[in-house]
Amino acid sequence: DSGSVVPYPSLVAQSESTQRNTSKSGSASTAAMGTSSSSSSSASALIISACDKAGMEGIDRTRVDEIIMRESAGSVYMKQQQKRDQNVNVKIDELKQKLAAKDYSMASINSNATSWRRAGEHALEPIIDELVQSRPRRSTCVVVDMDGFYISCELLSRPPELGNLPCCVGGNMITTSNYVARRYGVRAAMPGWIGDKLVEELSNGKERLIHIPSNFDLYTRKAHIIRGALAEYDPNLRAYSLDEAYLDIGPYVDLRVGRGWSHERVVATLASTSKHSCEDKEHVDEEVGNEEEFIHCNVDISAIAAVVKEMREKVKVATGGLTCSAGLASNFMLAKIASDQNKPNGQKVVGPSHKEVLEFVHPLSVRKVPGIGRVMEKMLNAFDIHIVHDLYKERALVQFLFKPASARFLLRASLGWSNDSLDPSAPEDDEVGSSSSASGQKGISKERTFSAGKSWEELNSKLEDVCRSLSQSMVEKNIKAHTITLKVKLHTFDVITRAKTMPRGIVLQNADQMIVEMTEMLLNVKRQHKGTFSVRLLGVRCSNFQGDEERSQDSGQMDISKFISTCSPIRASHNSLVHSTGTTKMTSRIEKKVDFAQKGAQTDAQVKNTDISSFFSKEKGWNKVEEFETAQVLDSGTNSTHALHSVDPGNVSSVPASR
DNA sequence: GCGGATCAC
DNA sequence: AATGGTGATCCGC
Repeated sequence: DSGSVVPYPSLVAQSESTQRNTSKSGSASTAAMGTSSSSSSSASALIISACDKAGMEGIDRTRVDEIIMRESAGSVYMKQQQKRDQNVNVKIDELKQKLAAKDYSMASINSNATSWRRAGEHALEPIIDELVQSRPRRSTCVVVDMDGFYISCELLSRPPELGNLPCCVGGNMITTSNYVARRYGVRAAMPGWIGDKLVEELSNGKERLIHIPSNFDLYTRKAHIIRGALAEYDPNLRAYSLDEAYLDIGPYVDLRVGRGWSHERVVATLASTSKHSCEDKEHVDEEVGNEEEFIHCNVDISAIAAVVKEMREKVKVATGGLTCSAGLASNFMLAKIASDQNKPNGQKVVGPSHKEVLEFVHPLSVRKVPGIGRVMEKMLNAFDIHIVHDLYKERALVQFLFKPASARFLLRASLGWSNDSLDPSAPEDDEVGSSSSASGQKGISKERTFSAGKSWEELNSKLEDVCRSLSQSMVEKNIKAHTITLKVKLHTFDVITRAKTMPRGIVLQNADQMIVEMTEMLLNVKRQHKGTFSVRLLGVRCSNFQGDEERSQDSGQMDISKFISTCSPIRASHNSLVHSTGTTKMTSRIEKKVDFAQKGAQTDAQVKNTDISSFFSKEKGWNKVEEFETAQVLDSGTNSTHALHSVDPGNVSSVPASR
């Protein structure tokens, strides 16, 4: 009887952290055979675009939601969203049953139904200790995020009065809105006509949303200028997108504040140490002297914040008036969250101590964590986990419920220490052995949406266009691929993908070749599909690049430098492994870069590779916890770092694999 | 390796 | 009446 399972309310309009225990009016499943204990499906957070963006605090969300729902009601798109929402509800119910089974079985063994959580928390202790202990000790990670980038670019060259009116970039689909428009609930990814309705109704007909067509060349030009300004502070910065950059200003701060150098002198020095001109290493060594000395010098955090403020001002000047916001913290997850905190044109500092980190991150809604989207939020909410502190409190439950990767990620998030895939110090995978593929890019794709219901001939014509466009990009980037994927979106918004990996020795780049493959595949999809084959989008993606495997193949000989360039975990744990073995030029260069920049201690690789959740899984059984702990002790006896620091064997051995 | 899902900008 | 494009990762087969 799943009715005995706690009737978690569906999360409707869960605004922010403070709102707890949303006891929804009990409309929840009266019928409900076993499932759907968690569905009321009409207005789920999955469907409504939550007003959790910067500049949208304190707006009349009820009316905004009402208008959006009214405008979308009955549309095919909305039906699709509801279907997705239902699928998530099913997933939630499955998880609840899994939990109920666990509680039941543990109760029969143990008499105390919730004691397995305590044991789980106990098992997590060493892992958490390791995480907390390995965290970076300085707040020098900066995320810079431009304020309403596209629309700000557009408004720059227009009469200033326009800035006081609700504006957006994009016609049918809004890509950015200014802060005036955001107060009406108009936001990115919203269809244009809904934006129009929102402004019209909520301003009582006094205002109209102004649409400005997008001009990507303009944004790209501005983005280059911005990067140029920021690069003075960290030549190795990562431009995550046109309007976002991740940088570590540790080295800059050390020289500028710690040593009192002039800005110009620091810039020149940093530029010569950047990865693009590492040949001057010795010269720089001379100038900088012993790194150890200054790298540990304590620079006051307010001085670091002042540097960030100065940096933002330089961006504003360089771009002719574009403002940005920044977050300053000890890792990039926190910095990213912080960058949103005082938007627009503001910044937020999070101190490096564990206490400060937790005080910052624990009160936040889990949705603030980059990587937790609508679906994950809904699932967590279903278990009464709303803010990051709940995530920590329920860490044992979380480990039990979710798959290894998710569980690890969530645990780290609950500790305010996660930076997966955002870290500029992460290996870039470029230059080293790749003759062809540009950066660490894994795939390249083109897709186009059009009005559904095209004839078969028209469809094939569209497909050819997409293939040719993709081919052209691949030629420009000198990319050749082994795998090609067709994507078809039906008028129902259902998506179908079909992939094919070419026989050995055959690579894809040529348009005609791609057209041959894709047209055949499209025909197969059409034949397989029951019902009307009405298509609204066609896409083609190429992946599995040639060149990626060559780099890996010859690393079988264990050349440490190759090793580092292809395998992130080793480089991440450089202080244990590389120091003892590596002496090649390449190694010392990377060491130099990582150490010099002090990219936040050991990074996450070690913990990333421990499978915590397997010890919570049904298969292994809870009794294994004890074994787990003994294993840890044994491990730390032979090699103190093994349990948490070991490189995932899969990561190494899989290198020369298949192709 | 394949296909579906999720997430971010 | 009407809801994008690009790239990545994870999971279960």
